[in-house]
Amino acid sequence: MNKRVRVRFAPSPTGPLHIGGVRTALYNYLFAKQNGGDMLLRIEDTDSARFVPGAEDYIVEALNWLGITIDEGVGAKSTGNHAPYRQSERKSIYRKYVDQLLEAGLAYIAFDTPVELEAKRAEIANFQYDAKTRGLMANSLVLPADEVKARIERGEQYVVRIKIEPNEEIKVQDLIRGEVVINSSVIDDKVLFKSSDELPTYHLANVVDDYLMEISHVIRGEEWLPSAPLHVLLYRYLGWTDVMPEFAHLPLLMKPDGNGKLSKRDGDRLGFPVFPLNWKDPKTGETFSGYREAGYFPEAVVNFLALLGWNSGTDQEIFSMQELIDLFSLDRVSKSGAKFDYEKGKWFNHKYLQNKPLEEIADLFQHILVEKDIIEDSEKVMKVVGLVRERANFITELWAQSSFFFVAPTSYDERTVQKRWKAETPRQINELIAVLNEITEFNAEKTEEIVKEWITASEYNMGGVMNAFRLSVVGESKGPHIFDIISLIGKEETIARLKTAVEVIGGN
RNA sequence: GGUCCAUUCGUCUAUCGGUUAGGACGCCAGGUUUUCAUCCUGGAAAGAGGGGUUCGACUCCCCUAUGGACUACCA
Repeated sequence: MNKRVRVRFAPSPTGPLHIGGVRTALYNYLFAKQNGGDMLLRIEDTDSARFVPGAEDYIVEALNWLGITIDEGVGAKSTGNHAPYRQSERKSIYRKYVDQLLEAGLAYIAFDTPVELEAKRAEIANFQYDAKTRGLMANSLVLPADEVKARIERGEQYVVRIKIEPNEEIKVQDLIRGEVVINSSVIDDKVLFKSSDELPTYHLANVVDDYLMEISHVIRGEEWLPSAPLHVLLYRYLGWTDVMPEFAHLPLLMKPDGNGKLSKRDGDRLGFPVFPLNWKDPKTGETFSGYREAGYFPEAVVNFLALLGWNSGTDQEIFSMQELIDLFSLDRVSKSGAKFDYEKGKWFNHKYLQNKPLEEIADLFQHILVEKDIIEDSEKVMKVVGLVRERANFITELWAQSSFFFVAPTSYDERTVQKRWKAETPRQINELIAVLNEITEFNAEKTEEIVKEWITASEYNMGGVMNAFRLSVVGESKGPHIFDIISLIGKEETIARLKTAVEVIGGN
């Protein structure tokens, strides 16, 4: 009786994949992998008017980057035996089911134009195309059969609407919310098919494809909950109730400020990405930032997103994809919408930055250095990264934390100069130069020992000398242990920087 | 307006009738670091309101309030 678990992520290519959509894809993936099932990617492009070039590639690339692998469908390695997986390419499939519904009297043809419908809505408050109003409209239920035929032959555009019987309590079993009951009277006679482009609408295409593709679980956003009863009805009308998939409606991702669901423009408005990858709108030229380009690790994004609406029931916060697959369960998905907490997202990335192997971080950082025309051997880069990574959240912040390892300061932070550069400082720095010059074994331990001995012996103020030393080498009051820095940049460079500081800042 | 869904610290959440209501992010304080961060320790911080049910409710039920989704020839 247990059928194979098959889930699908079914976005429409109307733009870049939103972070909420990414989470839906992730949950589908986790559920599929946990149950040894299949993850399909189907493109729902039944609205020819809203197609955006590049959106499909974007979706595939984003899922790829995140490590959400597709077993079947668009973007999968092998084609799969339910092809095609783009609804626009499945055009010929749907007509048959439309006719089946029409013949059974469960759907009907309607000629009302958008203009006429709009007029009706203006005329009747809360107008809904349903059992109460369809007798007033231009459809095959009221028009004589020969006129319907004539109109179609004349080439008049029409749509096919589902015929919903009023006053029935329709039950939807939801894996997250339990039983949801909706009275059929509040559902309107939804359009299932339009003659203008010979394409079904979402509702029909979705049900037909899920049936044909043997989908076992429909895991989608909560925005679909109100139309779930319609889908249940469609399964019944088509005679597929016994193989109807189970439903799970996920809570939505909300704006961090104010109210409403997270949307396209919130990200750049509030200073964080809401898309996985950068996106440039081909029509408007508008650009939106993505997590990848913002310097995030895909693992951190996955971890962060997984916990926005789901938890393991333990105190664990850091999960690998494999752990998520093992632990995920739909009944631990929360029911209410989650506000998007960008600060926590940064923290996740910080964690991954600390825990990843040094070689990997150094390798990534090398790319940034190369862009700045800095060529360094990987051994030094690795040492630098080891010293500064803990103060960064992103690879991209590593440069700001470590530039002084590669280039001498070109200016000195004014406030630090005021605070740390005293009248006696130039003399002390000159002495320091001489002390350092004598050291043959120029490593962190040795230099620290000798320098501190000299400061103590000279009865200088330890803090005074040390801070001026740092200012001269780094340019400001920041960075790792000063002796670690000088051992890496070397004796000559250290002395050169000290000399420059004395010259430039001078007597202040 | 109608329908549906939801409601624990500022945020993400644990708790599946009996807990000093726990953890994490963020925030604040102290400590470490003769810098800045990191890090460590500590702290402040929550059951929307009202009725029930029960020996006992954050937990179950009802009402109210609030938030959200949907209400297209879009998905």
